[in-house]
Amino acid sequence: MPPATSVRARVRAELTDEIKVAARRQLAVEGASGLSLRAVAREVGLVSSAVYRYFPSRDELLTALIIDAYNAVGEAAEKADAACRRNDIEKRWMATCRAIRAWAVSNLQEYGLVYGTPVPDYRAPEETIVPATRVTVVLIGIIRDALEFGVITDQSGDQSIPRSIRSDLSVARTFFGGAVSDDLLIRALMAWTHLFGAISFELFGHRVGTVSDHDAFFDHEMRRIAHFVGLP
Amino acid sequence: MPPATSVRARVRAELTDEIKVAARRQLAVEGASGLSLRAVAREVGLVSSAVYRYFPSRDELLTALIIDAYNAVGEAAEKADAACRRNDIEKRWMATCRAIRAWAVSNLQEYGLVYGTPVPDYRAPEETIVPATRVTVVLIGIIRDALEFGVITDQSGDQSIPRSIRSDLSVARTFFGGAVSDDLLIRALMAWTHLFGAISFELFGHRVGTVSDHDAFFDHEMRRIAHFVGLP
DNA sequence: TGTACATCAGTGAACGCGCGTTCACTGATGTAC
DNA sequence: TGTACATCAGTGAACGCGCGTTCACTGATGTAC
Repeated sequence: MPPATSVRARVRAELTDEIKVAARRQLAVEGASGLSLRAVAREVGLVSSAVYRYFPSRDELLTALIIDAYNAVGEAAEKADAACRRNDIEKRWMATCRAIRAWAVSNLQEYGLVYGTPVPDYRAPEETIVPATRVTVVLIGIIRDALEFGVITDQSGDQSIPRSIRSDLSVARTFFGGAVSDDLLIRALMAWTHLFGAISFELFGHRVGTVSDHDAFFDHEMRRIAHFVGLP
Repeated sequence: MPPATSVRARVRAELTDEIKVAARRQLAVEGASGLSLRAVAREVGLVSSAVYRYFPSRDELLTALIIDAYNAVGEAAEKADAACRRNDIEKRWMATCRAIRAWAVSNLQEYGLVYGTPVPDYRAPEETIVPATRVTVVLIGIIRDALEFGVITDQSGDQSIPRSIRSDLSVARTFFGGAVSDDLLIRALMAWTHLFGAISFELFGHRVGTVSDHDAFFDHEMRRIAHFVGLP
């Protein structure tokens, strides 16, 4: 009886990984549109056609990289959050934001792949949806816990919110998994927006000449965004 | 005596424009990295080498497109702002934000070119800096006027702001052209960040499944950001 | 106003390159009896 | 445990394509006298 994972299967998994590692390295140098199956094959030491045993097309390889990127940033967020005491909401928020940015800074092209300009003529398949939400789940979890621990109160909002927006919020509410006002949901979505807006602005060069201590500025603004949401 | 703009010069200017128009059209279809001199030449009805009489390289053409894009979005912002009564700060803010988003929505790839993932191996030359600031100048102008008209007061801030950030703010303060607290400057930078963060999130597909009435949501959030800054 | 020369736009061929994907093949690994 | 067959990984050649850029050229437009 052959082992549950046969030699062939193990080697295959390893090579699949090697290909992805090479592809990521190439991505970092050339960007998403410069990613070439042939170049990847060369780096791994295969003939170009051999790569097709592992990925049926260039787009499938891109998809794999996108899923990996979402999972990587999601895992970074989850780990940073999990390393904090659960009732230390402030620390959890800052640690998570910082972890996400740190991942983005050290994986610039991968960040650009998922949060930058979409690759033209490439449609992200459904498999990317779940990994894409991991980060959001962490952020929302912190806000939910803040509510649960009574660290913030959810006064149901002096803000007048248009009907069409209110009906949009049902999906976001599902993520919350608890009673929450439209007002707080919107603030949460805005915080999420701002987090990635700030990272993109920095990494895509729009703060050159305006901000030099990016660490400090990011920290400061994420603290303010926390306050904006109602967090301590 | 030949006319100030000779026939040759006029034709040259026209063809230069035609080339840019074709390049923009191609950009919209293929994205920045798919932009090809040969394809542009084909569309204009020139042989590929002829384009070199107008742009010395593909990168120079890209630079021209980038400058045009910054100018287009800057002009859209300026016009929207200028169409409002100067003391109607709230309206000016919303009109400017909407105009920027509207331009982005209808010029997606051009937006991506300047606010998305940087094109790999392409370094934006200095000529792009001035056009890039036009939008910022408009936004800051509104806040400055709000201060001047006494619509907002600039209480110098309960927030504790780290030293390294304070020293960063001198450039932003220059844009302001008047006395302004560090606190208000930071809020302004954050509003600017949020504006483009929101547009990018929408256009790059990160609000799919969360927001469906993008117009309404954008309006609402930009109103809240205005309040965050202290605007009415 | 007319001629001689200089400038410039556009041509067409060529260089050298890389790409994604297909296909018939060899040889090694796994499977069933 | 050994043999016969099926599966699979990797090869190498080929197809058909497009790209940026250079270069010697023709013919038209502009300039100076």
